[in-house]
Amino acid sequence: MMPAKTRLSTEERQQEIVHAVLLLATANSPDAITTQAIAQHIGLTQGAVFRHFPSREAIWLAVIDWLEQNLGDAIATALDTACNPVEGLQRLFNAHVAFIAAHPSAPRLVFNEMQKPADNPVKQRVRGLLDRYRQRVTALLAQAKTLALVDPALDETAAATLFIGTIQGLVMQSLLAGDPRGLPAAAERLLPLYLRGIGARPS
Amino acid sequence: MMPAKTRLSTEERQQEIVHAVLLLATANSPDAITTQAIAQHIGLTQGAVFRHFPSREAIWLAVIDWLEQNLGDAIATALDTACNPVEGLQRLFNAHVAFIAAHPSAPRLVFNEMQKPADNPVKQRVRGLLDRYRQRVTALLAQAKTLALVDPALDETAAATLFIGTIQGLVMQSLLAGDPRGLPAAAERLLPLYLRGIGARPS
DNA sequence: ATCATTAGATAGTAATCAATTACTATCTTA
DNA sequence: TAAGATAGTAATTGATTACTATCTAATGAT
Repeated sequence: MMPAKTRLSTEERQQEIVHAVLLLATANSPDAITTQAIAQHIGLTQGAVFRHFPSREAIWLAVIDWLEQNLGDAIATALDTACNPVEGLQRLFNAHVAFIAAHPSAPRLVFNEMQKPADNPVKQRVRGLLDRYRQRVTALLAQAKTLALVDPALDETAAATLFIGTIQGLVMQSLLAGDPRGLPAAAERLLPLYLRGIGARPS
Repeated sequence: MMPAKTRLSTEERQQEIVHAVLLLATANSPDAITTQAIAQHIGLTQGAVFRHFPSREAIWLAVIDWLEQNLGDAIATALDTACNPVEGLQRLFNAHVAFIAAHPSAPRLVFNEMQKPADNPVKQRVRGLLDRYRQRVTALLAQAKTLALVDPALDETAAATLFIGTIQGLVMQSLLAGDPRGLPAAAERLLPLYLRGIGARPS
């Protein structure tokens, strides 16, 4: 797994550092992840980390970038294969849950940044990510409404909040269980409840 | 507000400390709340805090105790006035949201503790709190099912998860807005979606 | 009034953190 | 092959953390 003892380029080390954070965040609170722990995990000295990132904060911005990129990709491919908005919502839901199951630290990193004083650059980035996500869901719901696939009187803003909350409820349950492996199974049981909640026509 | 420069009893100082944590947690990540900040907030020196609590962890256990006590009271009075399980769920929902609006740091403290290595005593306490809450909701849903007030084929475990997730979605929205004041209004829009999701008979 | 109790102040400790320094080893390329 | 660029080390910095030892003085019971 870790044969490389040679010098690596800054780009490669940056990747390693980001992945180390994602991994370490599965066992530690994000704020408790030290540059020392990161360095140790990839086999460097603590000071060497700062050869590749100017500050600890820059590392976290890179981690959020990674999240936005990879979750965004997963979402995009999920939506591409859908032939109607409601099916898109279902695929989005499953893609999101699968992403969290594959990267359990992702929601932890997001939520952890959300509950901080406003002028944090990392938090601003996370807020933007969530905002775009919510708008995407809201747009899907609006489309579904115009196509009469859901309750014509649907409050799509509230429905988007519920969509995110449904996923968060799943995350909380996996935190309670201390194990994210049951997540996809639990998701299958939650989705029909959500769909009925928005008045989706049973297919 | 409190010009008292006199000495206070340990019991009073413990109360002050717990309330200081609850207040400070509205602006800071819980782990970032130092004993120095607590002391400063109640007008003591940092060392004096340890006259009233043996350790920082003991402070947090006291905070969780406060949460369990006060949220439990709010829940109990909400359920007492309900005349059927579904109405109980609605009152529970509103009581919970009102509690969070009044104490915005509460969900933050809970969620923050949930994402830590397992052998943390504070986390164990929080886990117990959430477990009892979930069971309470599940029991309400089961009652509603036997009374035919909801979908007779309802998956009440999943419905309990969705119940918690719905509230969490609201919390997340208030974090996005950076302001918990819109919470009760948003809650009113979410509850009907949830009730339809569990197949509650419209009253 | 007296005096034991104890809340609080003062002034520390050791540990840990992100970040920086001076320097070395390795790679690239002209 | 020499020279510049860059990845890495070792050691250290100053700030901050939870926690503690020692002293002072307010409180309350007698």
